[in-house]
Amino acid sequence: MFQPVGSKMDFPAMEERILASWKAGKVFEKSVAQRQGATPFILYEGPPTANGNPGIHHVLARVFKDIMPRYKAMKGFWAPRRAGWDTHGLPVELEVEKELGFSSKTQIEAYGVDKFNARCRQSVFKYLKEWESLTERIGFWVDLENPYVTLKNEYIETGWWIIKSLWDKKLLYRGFRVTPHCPRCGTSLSSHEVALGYRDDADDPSVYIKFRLDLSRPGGSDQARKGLLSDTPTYFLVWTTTPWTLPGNTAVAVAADADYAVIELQADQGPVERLVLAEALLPQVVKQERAVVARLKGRDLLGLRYEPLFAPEKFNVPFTRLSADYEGQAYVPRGDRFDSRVIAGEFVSLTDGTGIVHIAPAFGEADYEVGQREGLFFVQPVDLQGKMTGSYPFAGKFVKEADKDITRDLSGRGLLFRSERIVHTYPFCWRCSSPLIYYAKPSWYIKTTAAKEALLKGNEQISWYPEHIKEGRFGDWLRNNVDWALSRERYWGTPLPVWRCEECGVYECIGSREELKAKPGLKGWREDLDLHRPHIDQVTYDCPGCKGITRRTPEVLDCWFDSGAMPFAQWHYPFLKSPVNEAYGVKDAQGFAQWFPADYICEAVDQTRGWFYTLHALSTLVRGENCFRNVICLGLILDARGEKMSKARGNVVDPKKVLQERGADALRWYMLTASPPGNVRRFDTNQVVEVWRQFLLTLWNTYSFFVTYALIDKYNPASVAAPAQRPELDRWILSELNALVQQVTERLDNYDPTTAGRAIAEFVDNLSNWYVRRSRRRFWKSENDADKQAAYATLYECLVTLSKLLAPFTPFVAEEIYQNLVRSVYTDAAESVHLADYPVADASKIDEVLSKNTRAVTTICSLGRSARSLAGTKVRQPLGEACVTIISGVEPKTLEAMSEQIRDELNVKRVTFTLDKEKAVTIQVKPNLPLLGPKYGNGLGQITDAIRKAGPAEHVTMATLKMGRAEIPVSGFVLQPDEVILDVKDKPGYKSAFDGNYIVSVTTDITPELRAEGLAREIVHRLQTMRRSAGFDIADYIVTYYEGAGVPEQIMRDPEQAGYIRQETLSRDLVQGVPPDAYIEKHKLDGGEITLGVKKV
RNA sequence: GGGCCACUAGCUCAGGCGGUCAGAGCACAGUCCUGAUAAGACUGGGGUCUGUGGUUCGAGUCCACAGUGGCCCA
Repeated sequence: MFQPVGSKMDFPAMEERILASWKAGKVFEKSVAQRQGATPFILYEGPPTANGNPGIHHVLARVFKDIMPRYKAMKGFWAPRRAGWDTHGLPVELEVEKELGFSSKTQIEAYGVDKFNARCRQSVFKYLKEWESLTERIGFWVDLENPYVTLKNEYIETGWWIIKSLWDKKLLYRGFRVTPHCPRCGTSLSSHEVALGYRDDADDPSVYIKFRLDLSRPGGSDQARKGLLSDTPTYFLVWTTTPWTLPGNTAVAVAADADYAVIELQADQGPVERLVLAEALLPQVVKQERAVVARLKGRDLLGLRYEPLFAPEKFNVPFTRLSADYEGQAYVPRGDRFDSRVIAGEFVSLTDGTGIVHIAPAFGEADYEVGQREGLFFVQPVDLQGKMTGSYPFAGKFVKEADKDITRDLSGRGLLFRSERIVHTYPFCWRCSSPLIYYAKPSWYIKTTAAKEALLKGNEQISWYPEHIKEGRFGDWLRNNVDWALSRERYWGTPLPVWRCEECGVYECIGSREELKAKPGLKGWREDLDLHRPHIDQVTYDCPGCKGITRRTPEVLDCWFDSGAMPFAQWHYPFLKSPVNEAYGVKDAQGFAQWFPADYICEAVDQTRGWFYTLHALSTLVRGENCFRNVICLGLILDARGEKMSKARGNVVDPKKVLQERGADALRWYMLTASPPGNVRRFDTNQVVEVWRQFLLTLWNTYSFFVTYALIDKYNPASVAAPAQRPELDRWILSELNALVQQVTERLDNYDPTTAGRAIAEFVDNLSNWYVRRSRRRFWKSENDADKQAAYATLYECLVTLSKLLAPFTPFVAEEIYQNLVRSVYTDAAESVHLADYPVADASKIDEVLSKNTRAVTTICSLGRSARSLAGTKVRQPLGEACVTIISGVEPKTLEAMSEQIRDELNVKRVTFTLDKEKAVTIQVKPNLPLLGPKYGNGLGQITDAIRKAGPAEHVTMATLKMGRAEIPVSGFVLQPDEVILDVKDKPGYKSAFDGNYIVSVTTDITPELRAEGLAREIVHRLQTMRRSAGFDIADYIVTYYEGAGVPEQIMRDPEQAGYIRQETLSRDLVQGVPPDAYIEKHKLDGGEITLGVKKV
């Protein structure tokens, strides 16, 4: 039989018990194994980095990850899931650097890459225990015993295989990339780090520079050449805030469609000169008197030459030429003279600057791109420490120092138009506060742009939740795809498997350990070699061509490559020789195919350009197909005040604390149902408490109610046949239950746990606050009749079905209820609710009319209570009649069958239904003068007269129209519903409340019989409270004693009322005279006083 | 600077295709009810549905622009 269940439950403690039972019974393993051979449902777990404590946002993701496979497993799918850990990357290195107090790469090199990487490896698993225990505690079922780990040799080898296959397809190349670079730390910064260091109060130069036009060389349209022809020196006017980049200038850009003015002026007592700039910017740039001598379109200027400010050959700085050809990279032009010219740029702004933009491909991403497209020269006058090179007068100076010298130098040569300062936003290194410089460096790329169409086409097949991500953020990202800069000049990561001959410079890509091993003249190799730096760097071999020594290029891979490679690398594909492959039976292509693609992945929205992208890109490039079908894309979590959670703000919520205090189910339910998953959400522990009280407690109390009475009546669902006939109330809740099953299934199939959960919450509310509330008597009455059996069977079915429906949402409480309600009576039932099948709706039990009528009944009861409250009678005092006036909505006849429920709920003797709106109330409408006045002015009198003179029937008609939000014709005018006010007046002896569909009126006359009954109920109430105070059990039989005078005492003797009192309070007898050993209380009642005593029999 | 998302009561959220949609829960106040309930019922205060224009007979709902916040990218 059932175990007794208290109304109070320590949820966290209960959950710990359940966790232990799952572990002991290997329930997760069984839930997967029992569906072996069924259609797979695959979740890919996006690997978190375990080098920090898991936060509340990780709980969000893990709960959403968990619910779908749990659901699918109960639906009969084979749903294995494997954990994974992301272990490489700059964040890990930074953490270790911080530990060691390092701030630059030279310090790492001096410390030893070997030791450094060993610490990285250690650091990554520092918090692994925390992660595992949190994962288990929240009930996220995933195989933590056999996770994939990105630092394993097998994982790295698959990475190599992928790189090699890209290399073979000519999708890997070495090119330049402009990156934010910290000159002091000597390293690139990731965009994330850059974002940390923006300052909006950076004080920088703002200078206008003149580039002298050189018409001796070709370029420009005929019209331009004609318009610019002059003996007066002519300059392109250019604006910059980084004078130090000017030695790197190799072009200026104009907007092709913009208008440019050629002006003549005399600046600061200098010679007369001509300047070219965008006409739109003329007023804000040139304040002094000037004359416009010509107007030209930007496109006319294209190709014009100008004199370089700092010709590189003059200052011993090499120059190369860029090329759009990826393979070619920059090359040293043979015998080419350095040259710079006017080009077109779509990025040219006409709101600030001069409309002519300084282009230095060495220092700007847009500059570099346009440089490639246009085949511009490339000059790098700055080294990686941020110092000017060459033989400039300012050589050897740090760039920001050089600014002044450069400005002075140009000013001396008459090439400075104006010099100011500007306060603007500029990035600084978040670690050392040095100004960052954007700097072109060699880097390895994956040519994702070559697969752009395929990526977009693949995206069409992916279902995104929320949907807007598909064409919005993700689609845009794909449409604006740029090649993936893959390499990092760092230490702790998957090493790039490219070797290069020191002699002839030939690159070779290695796709596996076997391939490397087979190389001629191999040195530094060991069978058990750790593939990380610096060990792999020791492996060299002889160049097949020139016999030179071939060494690995020093870069490691972007750690996003690791995670994106996960569909393949988790199985050591295509080698499939990792130890876990055996355990999982992934031994061949067929085994692998079971796990590819994923049906479902789920991460926060910041992964659109992260994991979602790298997964999609690698899968498309390697296999030409998608590797995931459905994505739930979660919003970010903010704190209760809407601020970002950060350690610095001290507003980080520790999930462990919430779990300890409120339990996993409460947290899960909150995460799943509180707000749409794609939205930004504010996290507040109070909301978790609210959810727990409102949902979990209600559910628990309903369950506890059932068990309490089932034990009293020894109800055993296994030993009695289900009742053939069930009362309307039962048919109603079963109808709701089946509709719920239908809805939940549909919504979960649609990856929408949130509205599915909300539907369950609504059902539980109905179950507790209508079904159980209305059925209480059926459970505690003493006859064990068919009606009681039906009530037990119905509530049992609801609770059992709920436990299964809830299993994926709140797996703990679902299990607890299931174990007690099902396992304790059906020995052959599934061992766990999570091994059971998900409920299937029985559509034949869904009765929409009944559902609608019950809603009507609840509304009527609500109005009735309101009416009672207006009448000022306590609910315990029975009243004669509730008169329900039906204005619209339902047929009175269909409701009559349910009047019993209303009668009981409102504590009235009689319920009558009527379409006669005038039975209990008089309805009148009144003109809404403040609205009608301004609108009708003089016509108002006519309207008010007409309304006043209207007969009762017409008032009812008008009132009906108003309630139906319809227009009301009044003597030629058409009034809006708001323009009349409803005036419902009670007829004598009635109190009423109404809404648009019903008026509920109760009679207020209390006859002596009613009064006696009311008093009897009052006495019952006092006795019940006394029973509780005396500590009696619900089922204890008692004897009730009384002493006193007046009406209360008469009630005790009234045979009818006494019978009622005995029955309600489980009193064998009502005895006059109170013995001292009874539990005794004195009560004031109806002006008299009565002493009551209770005693257990 | 660009893109995406959000903005409805003090808080968290509902409000398919524009027309009974201005709502729920919590919180607050009062009243009531209670032998399942840490609950529940009724009533009340509290909202120019971020703002401004537009489309429409009619706009939280559609469009444009602006504001604020968040994220992503420069």
